[in-house]
Amino acid sequence: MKETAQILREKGLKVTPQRIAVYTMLRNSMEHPNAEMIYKALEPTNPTMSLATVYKTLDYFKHLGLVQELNVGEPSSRYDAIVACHPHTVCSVCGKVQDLEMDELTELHKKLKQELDFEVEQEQLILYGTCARCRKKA
Amino acid sequence: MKETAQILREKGLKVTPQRIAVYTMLRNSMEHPNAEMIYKALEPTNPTMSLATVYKTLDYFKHLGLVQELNVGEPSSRYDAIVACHPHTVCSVCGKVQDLEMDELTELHKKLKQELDFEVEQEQLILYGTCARCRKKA
DNA sequence: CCCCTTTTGATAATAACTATTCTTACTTAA
DNA sequence: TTAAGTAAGAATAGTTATTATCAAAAGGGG
Repeated sequence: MKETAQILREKGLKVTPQRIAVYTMLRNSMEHPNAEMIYKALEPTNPTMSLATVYKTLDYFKHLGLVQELNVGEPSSRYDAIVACHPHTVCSVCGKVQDLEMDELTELHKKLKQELDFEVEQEQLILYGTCARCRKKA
Repeated sequence: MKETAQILREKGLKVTPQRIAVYTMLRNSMEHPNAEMIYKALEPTNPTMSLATVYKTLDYFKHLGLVQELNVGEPSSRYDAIVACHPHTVCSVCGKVQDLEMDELTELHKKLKQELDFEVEQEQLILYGTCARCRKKA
């Protein structure tokens, strides 16, 4: 995996320990954390970092296309370091947000973009339901 | 169109002027309003209605499947009286939220649901971009 | 038409995020 | 190498959307 500092530099961002910490954490995480979760996760290693910095950092990253923001119906936004368009599932039992591989869908979307009188820049497909694990438990 | 009061009764809700007002407004609106917009729209005809009532009413409606809540990346939720699953477009210039007719997509989704190890209850597809009107202006 | 339960309106409280302000840290230029 | 200027961070105050609380009013079955 490409070095985090290198990526930040290429985006024209000043490289700071806080930014490295947030971006590295997001790249290594599968849980699509929100700002609070990122803050808590980094607290042990970066005890002086402020929650406001997490918010500002995520906002920079979002505008530079380093992360995407997800609205999954919770009060707080979640973040994903995989910026390519891909669908997500949200389990209404355990709350887990997961990535979904779905090339078919991506292909269809591309075709539809051309047919629509609407120029698509970004899209979000979210499936709400019950994940395999929670279904087995029930 | 079926009478609003009748629909509320069938859902087991007490029929109140406030609920009739909110649901009728939503059924006649194409703009996918948020709570504040509904409140403002109803102010002239229902001057004593409280914003809290709008929020509570929308919450009831949502749980009973009378409306669906949309998260389009704005701080406040929007609401749609068309509860059947359908995609939405969000124009990043004028902010307009519109319904999208897209049977192809709905069909594909049905097929995909069966292949997934995830039981889909609800889904949201949101396309962000620039609408036809705003594109012409530019 | 009355009583019981729900709903409403007013407003306080909360949660998530944003703005502000002061301090610290790079970075360039003499 | 250092002084100056700009950018970033920490702490915290402020804002906004939403939820909770509670007394008063209103629906609706009997």
